[in-house]
Amino acid sequence: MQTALILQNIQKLIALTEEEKSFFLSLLKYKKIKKRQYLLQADDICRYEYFVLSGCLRSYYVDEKGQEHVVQFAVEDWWIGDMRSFFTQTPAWLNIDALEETEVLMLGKEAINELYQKVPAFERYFRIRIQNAFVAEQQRLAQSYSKTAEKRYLDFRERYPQFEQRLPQVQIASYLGITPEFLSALRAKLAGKR
Amino acid sequence: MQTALILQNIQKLIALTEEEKSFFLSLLKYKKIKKRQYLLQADDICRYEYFVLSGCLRSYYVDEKGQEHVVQFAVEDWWIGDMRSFFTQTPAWLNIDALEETEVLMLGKEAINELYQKVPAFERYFRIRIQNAFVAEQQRLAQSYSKTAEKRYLDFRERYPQFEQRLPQVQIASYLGITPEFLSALRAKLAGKR
DNA sequence: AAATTTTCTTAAACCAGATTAAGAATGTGT
DNA sequence: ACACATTCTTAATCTGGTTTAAGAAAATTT
Repeated sequence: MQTALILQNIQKLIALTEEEKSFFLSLLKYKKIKKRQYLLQADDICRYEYFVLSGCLRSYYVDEKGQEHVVQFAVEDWWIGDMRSFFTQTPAWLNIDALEETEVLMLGKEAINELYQKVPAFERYFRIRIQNAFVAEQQRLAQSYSKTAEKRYLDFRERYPQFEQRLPQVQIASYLGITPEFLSALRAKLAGKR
Repeated sequence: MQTALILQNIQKLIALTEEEKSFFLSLLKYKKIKKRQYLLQADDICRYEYFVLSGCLRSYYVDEKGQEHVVQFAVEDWWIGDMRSFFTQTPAWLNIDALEETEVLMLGKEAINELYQKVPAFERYFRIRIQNAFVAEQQRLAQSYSKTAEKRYLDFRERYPQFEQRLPQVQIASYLGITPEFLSALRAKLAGKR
C-alpha cells in the first residue's frame, strides 16, 4: 500500500508524530476497481470516504427525468464521497464509479470517530478540507448563475488542464451543466476563432 | 447581550462547561445595524463571522455585468460571513448588508483561534456546521442544474415559509437565480392555477 | 480486420427564461 | 396629505441552451 501520497496531503495541514501516522494508516483499507465499477450507489449507505491513489472517479446523481449530473471528479490526491450519507448514515443521493481503473484508500465512519478521539488534530484537518470544499462549491454555484456556458468551459479548461485530455466530453459537459451537443458546438466555435 | 440563543445553538452539537461558556461569550462582540447598512463590503477583509440575534441579513456578490446575486439570507439563529476571506484574510468577494434592523454577535479570527486552542470541542462545532453548509450548497447547485425555476421556487417556499412573507421578491428572485419579472410571472401563473 | 459499442459532431426546431419598457401599487419620509 | 422612492406586474421581443435526429469517428471486443 502506497502511503506517501496521503500522509503528504495531510501534513500540509496538520503535523503528525510517527505514532499518529501509523495509527492513522492502520485505520485505512485499500481497494482497486476497474473502469465502470461502483464504489457507491444511490440509496445505499456511504460507509467510507475515499482517497484516490491512482486513476479517476466521479460522483453523480440521477434527476427525476433520469438524467445524470456529474457532481465531482476525483483523481490522484483527492477525496470523494457522499458527505451527508457518510456522516448521518442515511441513504446516499450520489453514485460513485470509476472512469479509469482506480486505486483508493478507504476511511470508515467508526475509523474516523476513533481518529477524532485519539488524534484530535484530524478534526482540524477535516474541518479545513471541508471548508475549502464549501468555498469551491459556493463559487461554482455563483459561476453557474452569472457566467455563460462558454465562460464556464474556458474557466474549467484553465483550472483543470489535465481533465480536458483525460475525461470524455460527455462527462465534462455534465459537470458544467450543459448537454454534450452544446459543448461540442462550443468547441467548434472556439476552435474556429483561433 | 442576549446569549441564550447562541449557546443553545452550540450546545445542540457539543457540550460545554460553565467556564467554557463564559470564555466563549467573552470573545464575542455585539453590534446593531439599521436596514441597508453594511457589515462587509467586497474587497475588504472579512474580520468576523456573524451570528444573527434578530433581524435579517443577506450576502451577495456583484458579477462582471454589475448584477447582484444573493448567496445567502441569515435570520435569527444563523451564521453568515465570507468564509474564504475570513479564514485566509484575503479580500472578500461577498457583500453583507441588512434587509431589516439587525442585531449580531461577532466572532473574530484571533478569537476563533484562541477558542480552538482553549476549547478544542469548537473545532468540532465548526466542522459540523461547515459540513452541513457544504451539503446544502451541493444540493442547491444540483437543483439549479436539474430543476426549473418554478420547481425551485416551490421548493424554496416549502423549505423557508417564513422568508416568503418577510423578504422582498427581488431578493428571493436573486437567490433563486432568476429575474424579478420572471418570478412575478411565475407567481401569477401559480396563483391562477389554484 | 470485422463487428459493435462508445464518443463526438452538425444542424434544425424549439423553449425556458432574459431583456426591455411601461405602468400600477405599495411604502416611507416630511 | 403629499411627494418620492421602492416594489411588483404585465406583455412583447429576443437569446442561450435543449431536444431531436442523423451520421462520422474513434475505441473495444471478437
